[in-house]
Amino acid sequence: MTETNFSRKHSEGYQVNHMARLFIRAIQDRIKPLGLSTGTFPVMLALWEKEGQTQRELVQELGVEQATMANTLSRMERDGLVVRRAHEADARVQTVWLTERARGLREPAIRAASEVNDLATRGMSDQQRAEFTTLTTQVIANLSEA
Amino acid sequence: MTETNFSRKHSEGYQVNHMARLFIRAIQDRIKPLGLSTGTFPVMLALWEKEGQTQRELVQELGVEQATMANTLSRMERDGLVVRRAHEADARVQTVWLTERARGLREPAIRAASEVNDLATRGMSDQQRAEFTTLTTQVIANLSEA
DNA sequence: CAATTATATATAGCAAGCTATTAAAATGGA
DNA sequence: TCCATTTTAATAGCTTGCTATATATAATTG
Repeated sequence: MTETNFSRKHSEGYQVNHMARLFIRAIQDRIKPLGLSTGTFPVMLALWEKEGQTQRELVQELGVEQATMANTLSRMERDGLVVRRAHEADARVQTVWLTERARGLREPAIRAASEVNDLATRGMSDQQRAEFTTLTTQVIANLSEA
Repeated sequence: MTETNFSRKHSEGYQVNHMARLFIRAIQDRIKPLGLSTGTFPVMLALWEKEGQTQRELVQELGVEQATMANTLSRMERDGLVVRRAHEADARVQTVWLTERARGLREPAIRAASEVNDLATRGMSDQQRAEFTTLTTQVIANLSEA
């Protein structure tokens, strides 16, 4: 009887949700002084990797909905992190570029994120940490295909 | 150099956030027909366990902020899932009770959540599934004390 | 017992996620 | 070529999370 035994504490969905909220709080604390947030950080990572991507490319890469990305980019533009430039060949498309200031945030932001990752996995062996990533990757794959 | 090697795909924080969004989508799909949502579900679980809890007790049990709980309870009251009754001894306190309809949702809601948990852990051995819970619990503990 | 402090809840306002809809531009077929 | 379809992005409106602040009631203390 999975149903009658069900408990919050042993439900993967509940645990993951709780864990994600704790991650968000910890990262937020550390990147807020840089003018970044948990919504903008993944976009920054994608753009530090490759600037000039289109909104559609960012959506596919980060796995959020198109409307979420549009809103996030608007806030980022408002806050001076990115600029949107018209695509030269397709008037529907906007390409996204970092501002000079945003380019400079890479090192401290990544340092902050690494710090949180280390804190989160404190007390784990390298093997356990690798196992956590492996299992997480599998859950993502399982839920993505459904 | 953790910093220069940093990649989204191998950052625990990023992975966990992504995984949590996928869980939310999967559970939402299945409990929406019941009139439930991912914000209300944990509250329902707590109340199915024990009715008449105060807002403060629910806050402590579920680990969300007080303001978040207040808003969630307001929506639940609006949607006919709970009623708030004055505490008999302390006029500051409201106790929270399920409606008849809400009591009847327990079985189908838990079935839906179990289904998502099974889907998420598909392809894992019992041992791996237990390991996932263990590691997740440790991350929650690590981030909670900080 | 009055005044301060502590506790419980509510409200304001923002971020970041979602679905659904709209608008504009590009593409493709008759 | 022109009309219908597809693609890209923006907007509206909702939930769920947060911080900061306000308000009301209890509790404590001088």
